[in-house]
Amino acid sequence: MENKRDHKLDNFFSYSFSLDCLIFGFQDGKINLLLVKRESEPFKDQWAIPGDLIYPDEDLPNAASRILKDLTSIEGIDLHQAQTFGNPARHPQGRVITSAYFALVRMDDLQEYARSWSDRIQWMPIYSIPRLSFDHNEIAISTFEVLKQKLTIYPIAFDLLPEKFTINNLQEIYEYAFQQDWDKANFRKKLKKIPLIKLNEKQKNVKHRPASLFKLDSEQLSKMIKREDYSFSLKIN
Amino acid sequence: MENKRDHKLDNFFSYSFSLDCLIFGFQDGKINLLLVKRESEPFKDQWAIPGDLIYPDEDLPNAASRILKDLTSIEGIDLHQAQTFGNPARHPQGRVITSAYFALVRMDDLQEYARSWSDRIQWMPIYSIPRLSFDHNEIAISTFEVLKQKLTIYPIAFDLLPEKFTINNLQEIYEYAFQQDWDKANFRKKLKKIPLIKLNEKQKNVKHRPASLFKLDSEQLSKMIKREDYSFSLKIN
DNA sequence: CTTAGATATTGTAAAATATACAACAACAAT
DNA sequence: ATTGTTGTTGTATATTTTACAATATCTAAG
Repeated sequence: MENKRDHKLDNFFSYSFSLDCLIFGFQDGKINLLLVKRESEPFKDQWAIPGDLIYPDEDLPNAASRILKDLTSIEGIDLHQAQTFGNPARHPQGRVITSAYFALVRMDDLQEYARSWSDRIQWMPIYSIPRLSFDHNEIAISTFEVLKQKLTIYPIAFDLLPEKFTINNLQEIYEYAFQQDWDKANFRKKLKKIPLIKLNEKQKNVKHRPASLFKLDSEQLSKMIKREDYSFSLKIN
Repeated sequence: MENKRDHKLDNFFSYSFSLDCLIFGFQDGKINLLLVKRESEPFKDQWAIPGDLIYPDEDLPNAASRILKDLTSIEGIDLHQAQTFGNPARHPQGRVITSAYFALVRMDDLQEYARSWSDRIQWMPIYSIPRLSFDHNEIAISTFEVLKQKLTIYPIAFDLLPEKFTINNLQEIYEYAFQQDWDKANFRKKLKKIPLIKLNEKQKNVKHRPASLFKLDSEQLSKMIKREDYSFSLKIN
């Protein structure tokens, strides 16, 4: 097998490895994907998923963190590997294999940032993504599927929410992700296994009964995960 | 970002992309992984997961199929992408990023093949994998986790079984995968949603009541999947 | 031929979960 | 105070899961 090697490595783009970082945020009932406008060819001035080539001494998770940090200044959050794409035709200038990672961020933390770059970056609801550069539409769809899968198994939806949130905020994430409604009273019961702390604080500026704010009891959650006596599974349907 | 490029591509091993193909088979109540003895350095004569460099004009699924076929002559079965590994130190001779794919095969179909190559290949139960070359232990563990995950959602366990099987065969796959026992009577009920055809045939050469043989109604299953009125979820615990 | 040993298969009651929806609570606006 | 709106709790019912009894069907031993 090994004698079949016939790779052309004479120029940079003949064979390269990149990483795309899909940054998801939640606002106004919608899950959004952060897109950047490309500054160079190919696909100059078109929307794309932020990414970069992997550095020679860099592990994949490091590259993902770096790309996230360079773009948003966010550090120290979980990054999840999704699929890897290697179609020989996916990059017009040569063979670029790319791994998709995704991060779930709190959009509130990025308001100021978003304004300052408003002409080069854009949040787009995941169900309204425009045509993107390269095969980035395929990557977006595939990665969102991975995200949805993880949402049913792990309590990662909290990463999209501010520290203090209402039960309904959480429900909106699931309803938007799965394009499906749940009964409010019953959705609440699905959360019984997740350690939530009910705060002595309420939602403000709403013109109806304000909802209680909760926060995730992360310590308790880690303990439960460590003990393996935890299993969240959100049954869809 | 793009001006930070400083990749050394002067020799083949400075930056390369490979694919490892994890072939799982089921026999005697155990899920096995197919290992090959390396024929060249590094790790010459040590066990490894079969893999190869990706060809320049080859998509990832193609490379996975090729590796599977070269090794086993098996064609036309599903291949599943698992995780991609890119630690800069994972290959002693240079930077090799690798994607793991896995396939579920019928070991019966490979008996003859396995004998003819018996000194260079080996089936090892997934819970008894010896020390492997490179970071292949990590890859094996990670990929088996992906497999387990898929086992809870998709009816892929059938790919490991001969066309005709008993309910107990199926149960053994799950029990070995999750290292956990199920009540036989109840396990049977979990399968209600899967379209199985009960054959007029029974298990032979057993010294007790022989079990009925079943086969998967693949046509019906595809229809159900197409209609999206299908959801298999095997609750662990 | 009969019986013991083993596992297969079906059935069923009890327990646990999920669902539908009623009832009430707490706020803003009028 | 009243209405509108959504939050929250409670509860009866339906559904699913679990535990386990009962019976079936084979081999092997006597």
